[in-house]
Amino acid sequence: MRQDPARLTFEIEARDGDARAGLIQLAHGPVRTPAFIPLATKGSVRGLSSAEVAELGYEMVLGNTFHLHLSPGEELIAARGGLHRFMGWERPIITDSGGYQVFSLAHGGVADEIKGRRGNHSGGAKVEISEEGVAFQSLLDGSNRFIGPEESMGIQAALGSDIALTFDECTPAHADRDYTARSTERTHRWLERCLEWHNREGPPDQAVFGIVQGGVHEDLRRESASRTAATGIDGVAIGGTLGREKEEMHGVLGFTVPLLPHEAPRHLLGIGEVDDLLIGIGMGIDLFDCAIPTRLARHGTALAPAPGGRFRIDLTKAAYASDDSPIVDGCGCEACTRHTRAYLHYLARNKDLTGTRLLTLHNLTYMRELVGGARDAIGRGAYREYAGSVLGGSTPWEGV
RNA sequence: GGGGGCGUAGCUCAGUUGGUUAGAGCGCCGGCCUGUCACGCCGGAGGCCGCGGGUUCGAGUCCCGUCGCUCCCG
Repeated sequence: MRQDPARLTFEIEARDGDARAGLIQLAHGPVRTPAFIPLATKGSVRGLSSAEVAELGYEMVLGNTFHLHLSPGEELIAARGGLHRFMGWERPIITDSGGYQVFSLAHGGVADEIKGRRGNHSGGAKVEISEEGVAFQSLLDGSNRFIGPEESMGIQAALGSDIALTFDECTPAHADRDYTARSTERTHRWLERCLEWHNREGPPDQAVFGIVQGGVHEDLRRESASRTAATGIDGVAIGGTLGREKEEMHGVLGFTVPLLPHEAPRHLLGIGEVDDLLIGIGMGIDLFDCAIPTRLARHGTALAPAPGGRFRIDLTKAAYASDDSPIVDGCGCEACTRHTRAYLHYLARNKDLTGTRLLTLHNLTYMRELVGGARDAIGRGAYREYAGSVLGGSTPWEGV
């Protein structure tokens, strides 16, 4: 594993147990870790302006190759100076490769599929996965499309992201060991093709993260981790199914994270509930992205300590109709400093866009504080105490 | 005073030639959301079909009466 300073440097500034606090330098600036990365799938963090996301203190957002390719198209964005300029965001951007999204076409609800649950969407769109890549039908206009490793890297190059993710197949929970093994093998061949393309035609200042697959199988994860690391890639991400239940996910992470290179940034794809974040950080994950904080906000749910340890309160519940307290006492966000749960309940019930915005601001503020607190605690050598205090005394990443 | 229309779920309304436990949308209550097909998804409760009589094996549907609302003409 060697990093090219032109595209990425990563310095681990502090360690506390397996947890680390570090600094990633990218083409568009620094990202302090551990970090939560808000999703700007289609080129915006839904509900907020790029300036607002920066004001919240976020240093990187995640854009999506698949969505931006279908609309408005990478050529249009490239012609306007790339994704940063297009969306008015000067800081680093990581782009997901689109593998996960293409995969989701076949199954409808990816989250359900990945956990082995039945999706509640129509699903069943025409998707054919082959050695070359994935042929599918666009949701937007029904046109026939194809994305393979080279196409994905080409799109990400045109978008000009600071970090590109390699094209992978996200293995679902229901897949058996044999399928997962063959899929993971193919993902590795795709990884090689991604790197070949990128070395030849990619932007010199764009870093590339490989994705470790292998499902819930320790030997497959081990093989995948070592093959990914052997490419000398800039960073590694953990993808694929992590099991059906949280406990299983923690177990999979427990044996997967130690397999990852120690000197490179580690990204846990798609995970971002409050407890999962603290557990992941405790295990040594540096980067997280997740739809949950922003999506829950749009669905009327605020992140906050709550009974049951779920860290969310559904403000649409009647119980909050006359609740004059803030979402979180002491939270510095606009929703908490200026408004009551009663008002936010009313806005959420009415699907008012102002309510969506306020809850998005709150949830992203909550995540920033959570992760910022973790980073500070690691620096003090007090991560265990910090996570324990948030999680109500437990430190579930220990001993898994 | 005469004529017409309407009274079905909290609200706005569907209910075919009378035929099984009367439906929808919204609202209400509850569950869900982890590389965003997601300002979304799933589920539940809730109705002497204005009231009273008929006809019929069977009436929200047909007949009579009655009450209420509404429109038109005087």
